[in-house]
Amino acid sequence: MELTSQVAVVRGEEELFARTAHLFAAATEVCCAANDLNTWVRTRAAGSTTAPAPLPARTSGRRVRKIYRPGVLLSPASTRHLTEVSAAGAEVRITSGEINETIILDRRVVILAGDTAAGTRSYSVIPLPEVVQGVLSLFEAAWRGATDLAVYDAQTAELRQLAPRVLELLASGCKDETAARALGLGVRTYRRRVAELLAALGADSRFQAGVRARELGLV
Amino acid sequence: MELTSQVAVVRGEEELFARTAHLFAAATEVCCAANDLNTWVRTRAAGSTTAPAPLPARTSGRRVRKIYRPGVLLSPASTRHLTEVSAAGAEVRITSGEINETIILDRRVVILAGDTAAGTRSYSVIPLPEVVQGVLSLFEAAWRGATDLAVYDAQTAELRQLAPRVLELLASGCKDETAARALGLGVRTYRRRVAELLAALGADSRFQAGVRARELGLV
DNA sequence: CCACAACCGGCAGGAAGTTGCCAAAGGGTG
DNA sequence: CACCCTTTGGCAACTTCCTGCCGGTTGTGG
Repeated sequence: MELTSQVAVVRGEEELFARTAHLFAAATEVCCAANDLNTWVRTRAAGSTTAPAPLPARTSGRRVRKIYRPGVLLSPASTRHLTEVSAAGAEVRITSGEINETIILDRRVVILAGDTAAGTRSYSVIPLPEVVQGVLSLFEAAWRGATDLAVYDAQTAELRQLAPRVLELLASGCKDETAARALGLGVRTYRRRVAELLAALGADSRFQAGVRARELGLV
Repeated sequence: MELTSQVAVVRGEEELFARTAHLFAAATEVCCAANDLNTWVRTRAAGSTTAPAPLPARTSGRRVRKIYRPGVLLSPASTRHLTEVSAAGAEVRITSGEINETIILDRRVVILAGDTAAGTRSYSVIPLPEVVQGVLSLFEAAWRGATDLAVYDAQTAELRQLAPRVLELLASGCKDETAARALGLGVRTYRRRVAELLAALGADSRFQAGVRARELGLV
């Protein structure tokens, strides 16, 4: 794919990476927005399964900004991963607002994550300056309104500790009163924890929360 | 693994299949119970990606009985697959009761599906006659109380048609009244459909239904 | 020792969801 | 055309959940 005004639509992260690896390799400024760690797996894993590849550390003169939803902090594993990514030099923030999952390379190319069909996700690679500018504005706005990873993490630590048991009880289908007793909490407190989980998952209903929790691998 | 009184615990369907392929190849009677089509993928796919391998068709003197939960019939793809499996000679029934996911080979070996940890599921391979007998009794009881695939499918056809839209609306987090209007239904009728979906998914709460729907790939 | 902050849990009002009941409508059959 | 069956949808009673309020408890700092 040559870098022209054409828009390319590819299916699957393998193909996406095949087409854009050179852009990642050359990029000096990367912005990334994702709902969870499953998005952009290949682009993140390329080059190394443990380092935040393909993006080298900050000392190579590259600026990397990543923004996520609070749900990623409900899992100890993904929290640990993000902490490592941050320690490696990337700037990571958490936003409670909506995110359009996207990557912006050098303020010149935008990659938008689309729908999943038949288990394969589609991506649009767009070098159009107008589109890039618009998406970049949205990213910058989200970035400004987001909270640094470490700060948000401190606030979520206790919820994260309790989250597995609450989610397990929710997934068991039992009523709040039963679940509260199982945890040794009052119903009001249990419902407070549930409300916090729903907020972290960005869910407006319990059904939606169940879907999100499963997607994030929390249940 | 030799066929002795020892119990083997393996992790991952690849390893399970590696250890039991010879048993499957030689088996003349197979009983299989699963919550969805993701369980026993490898054992089902071995030999062919399209035929109900590794189990040859009925004409080879082998009897195959499979029992599933109603949730599998909410997806056109898995319904089509099960119809093909049934047409190929396997007996398929649907039960609204609980299932312990298991395979029984020649009434001599039981394979129990265990928990999933770190994305990998554990399986127990048990040749103990007492255990086999007990699990077989449970299977036979579930089999007797189950409904033939074709009969259950006929009852589920309309719900399956509507299911994607209802599940999409549930996953969007909107209220029942909003969702009902979006579908051109009365709230009572929409709630009737939702109740039927929860029953098909075997869920006692909407959160549980959300998790199950995501697991089944319905949202 | 006291003031203050944070959290818990009981209570309660309101919202949302669950399910039964029943009248109305539509379709099929004789 | 009459009858029967099925489904819909409105209504309502009830359950479950959501969230605010408030008193009590605990911990901390001055």
